[in-house]
Amino acid sequence: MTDASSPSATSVQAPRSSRDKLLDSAIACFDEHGLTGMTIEQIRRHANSSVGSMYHHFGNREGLIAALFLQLLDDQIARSRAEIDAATTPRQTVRALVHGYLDWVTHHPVEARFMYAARSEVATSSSAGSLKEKNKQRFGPLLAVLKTGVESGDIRSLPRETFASLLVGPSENYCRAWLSDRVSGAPVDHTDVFVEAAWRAISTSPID
Amino acid sequence: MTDASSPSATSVQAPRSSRDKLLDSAIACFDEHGLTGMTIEQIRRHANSSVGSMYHHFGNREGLIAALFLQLLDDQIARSRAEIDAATTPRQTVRALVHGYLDWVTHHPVEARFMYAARSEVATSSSAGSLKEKNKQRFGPLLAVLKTGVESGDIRSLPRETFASLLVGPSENYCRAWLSDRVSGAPVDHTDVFVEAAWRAISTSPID
DNA sequence: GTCATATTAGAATAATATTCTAGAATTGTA
DNA sequence: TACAATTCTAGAATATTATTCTAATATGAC
Repeated sequence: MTDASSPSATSVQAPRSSRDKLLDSAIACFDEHGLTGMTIEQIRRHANSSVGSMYHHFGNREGLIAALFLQLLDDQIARSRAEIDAATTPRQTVRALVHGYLDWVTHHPVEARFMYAARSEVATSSSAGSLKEKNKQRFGPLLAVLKTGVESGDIRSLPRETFASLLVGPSENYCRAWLSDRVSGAPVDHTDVFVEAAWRAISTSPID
Repeated sequence: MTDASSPSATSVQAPRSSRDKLLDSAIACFDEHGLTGMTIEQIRRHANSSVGSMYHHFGNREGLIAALFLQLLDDQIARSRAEIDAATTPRQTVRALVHGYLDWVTHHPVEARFMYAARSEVATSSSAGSLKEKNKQRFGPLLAVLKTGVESGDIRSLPRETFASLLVGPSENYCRAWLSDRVSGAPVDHTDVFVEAAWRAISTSPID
């Protein structure tokens, strides 16, 4: 497991908080039993904690799942941020976005599986607002870059609300398939294919 | 509600079986309470049935969810089949596939939301095999058409396992966003955008 | 009609989530 | 340091929900 499986980036020696131990345990129990199969009791025992502590930190089961989901989403965004910020051209930005996504899922398969399984639940929970915010945070700067591209004639003028789907849709679909064993090649190994597809979808001159 | 929300295509007057009433009730309860929130007791009451009947037909909660999922998947496949079979060129086939998907989700939003919510659970259940089979059934003929396209030079030679993602990934991503109220335009209204993107992704001459 | 099988019913049980009260640890403040 | 306020932990008690079980009822084959 990479270090990203510990929810918060603590130093090597720092004892993780009880809250973080519970989140770590939730991922472990999810991996073993699935989202529906994992129980409060399993998580509590794995973390050497108590149900009281659990409910103190997260309110209820849904709150635990939402907290874990949002923390992983933060990690996912943070890890591709440097790459995206370093990009100067629209094409580089697209590559950074797609590669960042494929790379994160490839190296955090359990976390990614959890996120796909929990997303629709989080989207209808009381944390739905935070989710929307983070999505804006993720795609906001990108949409700005694309807007200038549209003005300069490099990027096609398309319905704004379809851009994100055109860019990451194929990657997301492939990652889900990979995590369900429907395909075997690691997502990141198809970076060129998915970057090219994203570029073709939005570029005015798809074959440079 | 369209007629497709009744799981089996019975005639107008035919009294639905107890099994079908339970499946209908499950969709209704899902719509009201979400996948995690819907309970056996709610479904049973809505269907005027009993828990015994429930467990007789489906074994357990997971079995009910899987049965409903697979039945909806059948409906989804069946409804785009005519359009796909009628297509003669690769481009027409791609359009039929993408349009069929967008159209079904647009007109069966509750069913589609259920499928997205339940998919990862079904994929790890004992019905995972049936799911894989139906997916092959769906994309098998299509991959054959594409193969001839590759041989004739019209379709790019790409890793086989990425084709499905390139074709339906953006559509699926957009449909999820629509069902979560992150975008407002009905999926089917963006048919041209997503067909064009799919074609650009796989065609050797994307701008005809 | 009668047997075998499929289906339904609902009470009883088991598994699980959640609440609640008390106590321990921690933090802020004088 | 002392002390109060607050946060955190513990785990028994409770509530909710899924599942099992036994018996009764319908359905279909012969």
